[in-house]
Amino acid sequence: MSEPEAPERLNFVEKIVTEDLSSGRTQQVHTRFPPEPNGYLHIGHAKAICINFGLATKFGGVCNLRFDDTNPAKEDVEYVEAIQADIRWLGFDWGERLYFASGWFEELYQFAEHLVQTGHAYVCDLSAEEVREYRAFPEPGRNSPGRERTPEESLDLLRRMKAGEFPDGSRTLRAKIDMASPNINLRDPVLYRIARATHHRTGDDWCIYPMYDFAHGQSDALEGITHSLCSLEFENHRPLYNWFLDHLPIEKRPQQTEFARLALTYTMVSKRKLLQLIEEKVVEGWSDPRMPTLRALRRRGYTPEAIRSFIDTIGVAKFNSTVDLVVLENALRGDLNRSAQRRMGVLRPLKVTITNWPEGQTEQLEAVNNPEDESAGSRTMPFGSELWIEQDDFREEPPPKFFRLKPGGKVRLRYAYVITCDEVVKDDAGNVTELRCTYHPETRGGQKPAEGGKVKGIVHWVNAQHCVDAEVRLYDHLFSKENPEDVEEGGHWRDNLNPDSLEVLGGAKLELALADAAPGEKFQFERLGYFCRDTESAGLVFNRTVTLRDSWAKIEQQG
RNA sequence: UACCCCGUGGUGUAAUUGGCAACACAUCUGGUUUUGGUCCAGACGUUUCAGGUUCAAGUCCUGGCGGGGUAACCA
Repeated sequence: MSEPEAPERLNFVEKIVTEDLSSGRTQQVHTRFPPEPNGYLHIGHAKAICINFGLATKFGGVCNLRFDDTNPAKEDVEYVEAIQADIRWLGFDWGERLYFASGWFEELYQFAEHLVQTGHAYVCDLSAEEVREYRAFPEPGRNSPGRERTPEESLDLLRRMKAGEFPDGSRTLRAKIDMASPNINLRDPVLYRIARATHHRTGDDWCIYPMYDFAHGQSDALEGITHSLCSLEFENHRPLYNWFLDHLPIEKRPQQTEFARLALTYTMVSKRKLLQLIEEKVVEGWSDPRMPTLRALRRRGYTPEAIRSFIDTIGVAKFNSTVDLVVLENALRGDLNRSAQRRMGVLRPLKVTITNWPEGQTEQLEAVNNPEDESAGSRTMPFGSELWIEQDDFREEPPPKFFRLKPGGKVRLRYAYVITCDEVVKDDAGNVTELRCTYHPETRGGQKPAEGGKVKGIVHWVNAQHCVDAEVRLYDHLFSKENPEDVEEGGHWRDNLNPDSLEVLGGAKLELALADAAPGEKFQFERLGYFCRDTESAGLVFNRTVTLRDSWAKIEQQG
């Protein structure tokens, strides 16, 4: 009776979870998204967010938001706030489960004492450089003199470190593991360093701070995380992650699994480099619509739905792949096509005069708001004798297959009449300044012209007497190379910047309905693309989110 | 250099765990259409290499080649 259902295609993380659930190893899935509050979230983080929250949802579990704030020198509350706003915008909710690694500082410190007391950690007096030398990688390393200290001596020193008796950088607490391990993370890793920095949450309560490795797995354990997902570069940390779990009195044992982070063509997410772009005024700031940050994508007009469906499409694996940016754009078009109302806007206006239109008359013509959504209804557009059409929609010398307007030719004005171009008016420089046309009254409502012949071209327009001026910002890739980091010898990634990533059009003519668009409101400008009203500008400014697919551009390019 | 991870169409992921290599995007062709949009139909094309085990290998074994990660008192 019912169709056999296609087997669900699980990614490798989902398979692990499925197994853990069916074996009883896991009762309820519990994940976490663990950003360091030292910058804004970008599209790469969106993958981690969707995977962690999505996995929990899919298997009936929960997901924590945990700030990995163990390095106060780099962190700030500003990012704590911004990150939460971005995650909410993406559509995820951590409920009451907001955590901070700094919230576990006391527990972590007790873990440290435990390690010292059980002979698994010691206070080391070596400088940072000396630690590196003693590790002697890849040769077997040498033991630090501190390694020989008794637990009592190390404990005393640790407590005095905590009490602030020693200067910054003078001592560290290290795990006693194996200085000859082929995995450098196991060569007596540093657990605590002395650093007098004011923490954005704990203030000056602490002058010693735990390292990532000593904080992360234990925070996972304390929060009851079952599946700790992170990116590939932490693979080598997993043995250490597990070593701590083995040597500490923890009840629930989390499991670390690594997956490949997202890489996108034409996109660079390096914080340091993006900051350079801002400082050099290549872009406006972290929310410049060309940036890969979530706030920039939001301002650009991206929807959370599109980003989520994109992440869903690209899958999860351990292979370091690069996803084509068009996949993201396509997800966006798919969402916006369903949800965005249609409007007409002329970006580069060319005047059209309808010479046989009754003087001073205006006619209201019905235009559908969204052909994909009947409930969106319709609106009317005023037609008259003075119109604007797109400069691109007229060619004095049309290339092959061009079926828009040409001298003596016909074109349909969308939702209005077919017109014939009778006369081309030019200025002294030879630029086309106006087209004088006649309209065909019988073609209203999609009828063919009385004189026969099919009119293939349809162009958008606005009434010059009833329109509003606006600024429209056309965005393109920030970089012209698929891989922005791909530079010739002696070159710089800056050379890969796309000089045309932003084009500002000051004199766009938009239909009146667009005059009171809300900031952030999204529309499809028919035949052009998706646009949204800018949220950070005073006047009437629209950002182009993404173009429509343009098969004509391809035809024309191929000549 | 040492250790770890990974190689499936142009791109990204699948393959009931050893049994006809599939899905999406891209590309090309055609159809529908008052958006050169959407939608629909079709075409294209693949297991990194060499051995081995097996009736049967993308899947298991050995070796090569290629790519990535790590080598912080950052995360």
